[in-house]
Amino acid sequence: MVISIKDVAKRAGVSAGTVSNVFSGNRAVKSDLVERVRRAATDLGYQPDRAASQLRAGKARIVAALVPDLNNPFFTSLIASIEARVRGEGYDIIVASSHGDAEEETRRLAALLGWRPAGVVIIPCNDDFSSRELLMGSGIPFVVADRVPSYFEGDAVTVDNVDAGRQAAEHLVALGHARFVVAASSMKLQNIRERCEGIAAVLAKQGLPSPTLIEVGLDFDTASERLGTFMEGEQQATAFIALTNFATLGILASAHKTGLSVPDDISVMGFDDYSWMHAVKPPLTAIRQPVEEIGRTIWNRLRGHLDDEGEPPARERLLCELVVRASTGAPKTAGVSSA
Amino acid sequence: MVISIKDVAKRAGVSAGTVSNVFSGNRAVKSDLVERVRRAATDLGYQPDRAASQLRAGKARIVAALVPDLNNPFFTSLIASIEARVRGEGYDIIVASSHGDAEEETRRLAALLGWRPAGVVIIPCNDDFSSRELLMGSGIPFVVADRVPSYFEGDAVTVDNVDAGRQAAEHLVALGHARFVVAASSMKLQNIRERCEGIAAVLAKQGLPSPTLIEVGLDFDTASERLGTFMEGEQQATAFIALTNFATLGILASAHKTGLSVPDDISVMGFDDYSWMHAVKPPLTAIRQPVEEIGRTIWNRLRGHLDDEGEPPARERLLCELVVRASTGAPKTAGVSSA
DNA sequence: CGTTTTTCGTAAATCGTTTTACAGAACTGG
DNA sequence: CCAGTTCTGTAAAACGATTTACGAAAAACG
Repeated sequence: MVISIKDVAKRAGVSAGTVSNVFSGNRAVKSDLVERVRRAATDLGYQPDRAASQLRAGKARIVAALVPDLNNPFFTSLIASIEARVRGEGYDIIVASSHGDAEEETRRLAALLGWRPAGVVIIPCNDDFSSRELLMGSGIPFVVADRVPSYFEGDAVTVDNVDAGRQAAEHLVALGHARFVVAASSMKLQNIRERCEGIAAVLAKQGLPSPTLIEVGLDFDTASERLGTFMEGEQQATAFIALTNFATLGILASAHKTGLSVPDDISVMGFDDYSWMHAVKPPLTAIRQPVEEIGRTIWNRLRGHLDDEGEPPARERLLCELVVRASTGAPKTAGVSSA
Repeated sequence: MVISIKDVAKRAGVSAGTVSNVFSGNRAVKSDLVERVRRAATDLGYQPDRAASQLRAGKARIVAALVPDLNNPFFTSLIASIEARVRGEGYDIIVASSHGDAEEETRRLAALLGWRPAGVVIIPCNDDFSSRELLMGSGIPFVVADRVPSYFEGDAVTVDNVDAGRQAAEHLVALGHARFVVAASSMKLQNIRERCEGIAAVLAKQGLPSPTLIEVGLDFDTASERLGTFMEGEQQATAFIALTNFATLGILASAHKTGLSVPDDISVMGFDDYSWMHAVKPPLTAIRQPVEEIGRTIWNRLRGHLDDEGEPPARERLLCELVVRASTGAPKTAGVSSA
């Protein structure tokens, strides 16, 4: 049923090796033979078997991506961005989700490594990054993205999280806010801690009280629940900063539930930038991660290791962009004099 | 560097075939040998090479997914749902995007078929489904999802789009709306036409004028632009129905831009159900597609063909669910007497 | 023109598994 | 205890591509 290289060779009246050379371009083949082979291949609908190809050649045109959650649009947009890069070069992407579980992460990674991919892109589910050893032991080039533990020394690309936090805080401070709430997913994550750090630095410098920190977890439901109970008690804060996209939703949902109006009662700063953010009312001010660029950078890093050019590992930090829309404004009740 | 089955065999003092049998469970192996092999394998960190395995065995534990856009959360949530199903059975998922282009769809499909996957899940980028021939010729089981051309007779799973349209229209008619606008991505898509059909049927039955149809394209920017220019002219319509998630955003964005308030001036019915829809104000009434169930059904369909049980092809149609929130209400200016 | 070099095709080896063919050991039942 | 059957191990073939070794033809050179 399925056509092999030998069928093509027979029909074109050449050897299998020649057919291989025509397709791989590995060695020159006279033009009339190329013609014959090409024709035979399209006639038969030949498509090289990639498993066989990779087994013999030892190199796979496949990159594995392992993320904590395929329902999180940030992760999938990253995958989309990587896919857009690699497709032109004949690579395919194999994806897996660790579902936020460290052991599953290791299991899935082991399975992915069975494909002997050319490279691996991984977003660990926590800072332990317990699958690290397995990954390093495999000798396969890999890039850690988004959640990079501080001790990690290999290739990694993230945004400049401290700066992201700083930009968010500075914008709100400039508007006159003094009482901050930070909605973080989990303080166990290095990127989240860095974003907090950036915010704290700005507030400290201005002599403002340090922000109230709320850990909202990694999905929408727990986020909006925890923020909801918080908001019902608290009256002072006027500036809310989300540190992940789910935190953004949580803040919004509980603000509405509590009857607080945005931006009149409170200002909210979202994280990541999605279409819905400028479709809703008020359109959301947010810190935008340069997803396209992150994907491009990951691929560049990976490719540097593919053609066994021994490129040294590097830590790339890309800048976020503050996009100001209407969910942030000057605090109305600035006169509670909280200092 | 990388450990092969022979290394394990040597260390365990057995033959390669025995190691294979231990891992595949294909033939019984005495327990003491199993023990020795297992130990040797973990000592060496052995992971079977899946390319070699699949080459010899002829069957791949891999399923290929080809979608029009990896940035569309509906498509990625479908992939997430499928991933959740197959991971337990040792399958991996390889993804690709056709970027909405029919020729690219065929090209990407050809590349994916090179992996000789156990099955293919495809969401065609249009009703021509020009990659169909290639797919059928390959002899690999496949399931078409979401966008299924009317003439297609193979395995397919979608929602009941006519019913979805009906549910949306009935809800709004019950609230008292008479003038409808439907924001459709493209009338070239069968699923969109069916949703329209469902809406039209309800309106016709009630003796209401047929809805104004606006094709908004497949991304957010063109959607909000076309709807914006429309809304500035039109005053009569009070009920807006979106037929895709981007259309939902387009309606919302242009309503805000035009200064129309939801649900006081107009009611809006969204499509698909995402977290942001209940985080925003007003929370959106929407037609929810059962993504989890769609994924499960796709996998069931596919699996029916894997173990060469010659299951006959089937067309599955799952029901959508109307989730009523606050973006729909009775029309204020019901007295324009439009009949 | 003779010699050396280059070009380009073929046959066969090879990658790491699974599977087949075979054989000795261990059961079975009478 | 013996013939027949079942277990369970090994050696070698096989999957479909790439790559190597080799040789014939062509090209280059003095």
